[in-house]
Amino acid sequence: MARPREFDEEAVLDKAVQCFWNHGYEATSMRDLIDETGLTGASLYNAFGDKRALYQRALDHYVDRSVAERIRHCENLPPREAIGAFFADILERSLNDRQHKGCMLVNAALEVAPHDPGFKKIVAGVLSQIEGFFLERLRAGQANGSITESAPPEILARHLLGVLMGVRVLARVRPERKLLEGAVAPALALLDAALTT
Amino acid sequence: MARPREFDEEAVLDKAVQCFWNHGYEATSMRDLIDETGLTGASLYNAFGDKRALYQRALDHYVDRSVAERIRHCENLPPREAIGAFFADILERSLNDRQHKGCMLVNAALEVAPHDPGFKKIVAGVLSQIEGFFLERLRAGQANGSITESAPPEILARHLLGVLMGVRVLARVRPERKLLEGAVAPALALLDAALTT
DNA sequence: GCGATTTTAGCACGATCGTTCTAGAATTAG
DNA sequence: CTAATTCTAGAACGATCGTGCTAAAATCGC
Repeated sequence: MARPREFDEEAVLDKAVQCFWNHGYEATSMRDLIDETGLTGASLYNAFGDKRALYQRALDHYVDRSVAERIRHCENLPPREAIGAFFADILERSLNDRQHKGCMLVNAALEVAPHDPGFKKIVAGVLSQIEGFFLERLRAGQANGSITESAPPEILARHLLGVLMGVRVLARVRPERKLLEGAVAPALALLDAALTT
Repeated sequence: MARPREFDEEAVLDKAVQCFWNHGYEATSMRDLIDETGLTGASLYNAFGDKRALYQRALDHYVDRSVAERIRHCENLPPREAIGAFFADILERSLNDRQHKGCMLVNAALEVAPHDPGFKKIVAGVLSQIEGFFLERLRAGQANGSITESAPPEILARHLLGVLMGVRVLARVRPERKLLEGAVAPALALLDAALTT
């Protein structure tokens, strides 16, 4: 056998996420990644392959740490609260994001997905996952009467996904609480509408 | 005096828009622009300055041709129809966008605006313009009874802006009619809600 | 015609890109 | 011990980047 790895793969991925999240894919150079992670180019290439492969690992890492984690946290809440908490978390994170990095997944959706079928599939899959979370909670909420049945859950789920993407874009250019809350509020109010019918 | 320009500035900007819109700012090289526009590097630099300045001119050109033009077309329609037509146009364009280029303004919002205060100001300004269009038509619609007064027009305008951004993101990754229509429909339905009160 | 300026085509600069390689030191299993 | 593998630091590859330059041909007002 041989000398074992001296670095922590998770820690390296954290650093890589930081780079790619901050500056995007194209604007992050391998030298940036080498400097930030602290290990050498040879080690990076040996452990992760080329830049594209490293980005993919970093994106996976981010999705698992941020998106999937948020879903895991919210999907055990009561239906209406789950959706409310989801957006409340997004809003607070967006407003506390001093560098306005936004969401790495949304950034990937616009920078790398359009020109790379592989990434497009990955991003589309995660979006479907989020849509699936909304759909499941909406159905449960309509079943127990906490969410309006004035619209099919499939439509509402698509709407919520759209609003979510919109907030992520607005937050990067005009990170104003009024604007983001205003964008979300009608979507949430809609869930409570006409519950008396 | 001297020899006059042989190229049409508008036509060159059209080509530049095409390049930047297709591949983004970073991934478009000056050589791409030289090949696409057909004129030489010296002429390009002489007429437009450096790459960043050319991108700014191209973005201005795009906004005037696409965003502002759509607003000009819709702001003379009756309030409710104006907003409906605005989103109908966005939807059709997004679904007919075979290369999934999306909206150059939204692309700029995520690629160049975050790292360039100048561009951030420009993009934020255009977003405010769109928000202003929504707001004006919403107020007119609430005044003549064609749009619900169940929510303040400022909130509804922010919501519509958010949904618009969301559709533009979704369209680049999952350009499915059902998804985009589902994202928009509840927002439009909300405008007609509770008109009987 | 003269002088000014823009045109053309393309070479060349220095910098940076992603990637590979060299060469030796370090650490492990057998 | 030996053999195998990964580590380190950094040089070096060819390609491409944005930008500036040269030098000649073209077109205008005077």
